[in-house]
Amino acid sequence: MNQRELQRRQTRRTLAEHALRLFSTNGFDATTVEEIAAAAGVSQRTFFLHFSTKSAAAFPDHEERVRDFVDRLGDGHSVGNPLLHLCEVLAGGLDTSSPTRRTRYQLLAQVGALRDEDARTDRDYEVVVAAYLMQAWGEAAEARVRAHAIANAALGVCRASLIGWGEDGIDPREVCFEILHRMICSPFDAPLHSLQ
Amino acid sequence: MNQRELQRRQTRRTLAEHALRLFSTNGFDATTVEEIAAAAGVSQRTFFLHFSTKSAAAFPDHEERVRDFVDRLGDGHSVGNPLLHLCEVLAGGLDTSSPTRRTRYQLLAQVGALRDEDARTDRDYEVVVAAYLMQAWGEAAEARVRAHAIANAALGVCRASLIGWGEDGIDPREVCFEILHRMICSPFDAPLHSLQ
DNA sequence: CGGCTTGGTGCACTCACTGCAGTTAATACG
DNA sequence: CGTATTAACTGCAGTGAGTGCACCAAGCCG
Repeated sequence: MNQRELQRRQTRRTLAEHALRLFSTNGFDATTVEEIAAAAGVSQRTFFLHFSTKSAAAFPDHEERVRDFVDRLGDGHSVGNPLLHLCEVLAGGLDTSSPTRRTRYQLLAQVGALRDEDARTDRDYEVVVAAYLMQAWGEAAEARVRAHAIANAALGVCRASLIGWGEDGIDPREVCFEILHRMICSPFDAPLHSLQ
Repeated sequence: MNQRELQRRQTRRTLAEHALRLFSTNGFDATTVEEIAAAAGVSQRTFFLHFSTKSAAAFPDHEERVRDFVDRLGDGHSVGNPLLHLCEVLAGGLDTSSPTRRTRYQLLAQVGALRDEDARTDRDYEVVVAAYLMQAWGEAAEARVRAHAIANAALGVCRASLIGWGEDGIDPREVCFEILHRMICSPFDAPLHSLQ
């Protein structure tokens, strides 16, 4: 691990921490990027070197999580069904005892701009899941629509469960797994399991 | 109908028309609000009197559509199942031969900011549908999460179908109805039909 | 006609975000 | 070891979305 790389990650982490803190104490709208940067001891320009938008600083490990998701999609450990795997990673893999995570999802439940950001990042998962489904269903336009529809539905369930966690502290795992199973895995069982 | 009200609607319609035209000919990012306003013969400030964001001008009849949706939810004509009703209104009620609509959804499929806007507007439907489901399931936190999860899933299917229409011209109605039925109506049939 | 309402205007402002031309320090290389 | 290169960070000037406010002018209503 480089010293440069180390410094870079440190800066990014510090920015994300101060962003989350300021968002939750002063409110998202009342917090300026300038303030976050100042709190982290860097310039405002540097903030945008690490995060493309103000909202993105609330989800600092998104790219990493998507990468993990993709990596584990193919290996022997994960369930063949990518939708349950999605749920496992998004809701199940969540450390529900982490205060930072909790703060993040409480904010998500309250702030519109962060919901937008969340929906935006979900599209990365959508693309991956849809591509996975299309391995079985083919590349035809109609298959693509169906794959995206299913992926979108699954993400909708996960998203709602996570927001429910932020709002009321409902454990996202149970409800998410149960609904996904009833809604997607059972009705679409055969075509999905035939992928393995 | 007032003359004032008439003038107001006319201005709004003109703004929306020029917005859509400029977005699709010059690109969304390359179009400024200033340009749209100038093309419509009003000031930039007036644009924001009619639309809260630049993206919102691409979906000028959103509020009206949601109002229609809510109005029809309770009456005797609509199916008891609000999710199929959702699909009916969003995808089925779509005039697939209207060039303006087509342009709108082609743009939607291409421009990230418009997808964001679409996801944002979908939240209005989510709230209504979830509230409807909660009439049967109760107000408890867990019921709320389940209701929002189901509503979100249905919206995900509709959204993907509509984007598929924009991208490839696939008729959104068939795929949307079929998936929704298989995914939600059948597995959740009993609790939903007991509402009627 | 005279007061009130309301759609539209002009202006100044904030703030997110970008492009560019640096500086400094870590690193790679001869 | 000294030098060239790379890359994190900075400062600055700019664009453009969106807002608050005071204001006009034209429709509405008694």
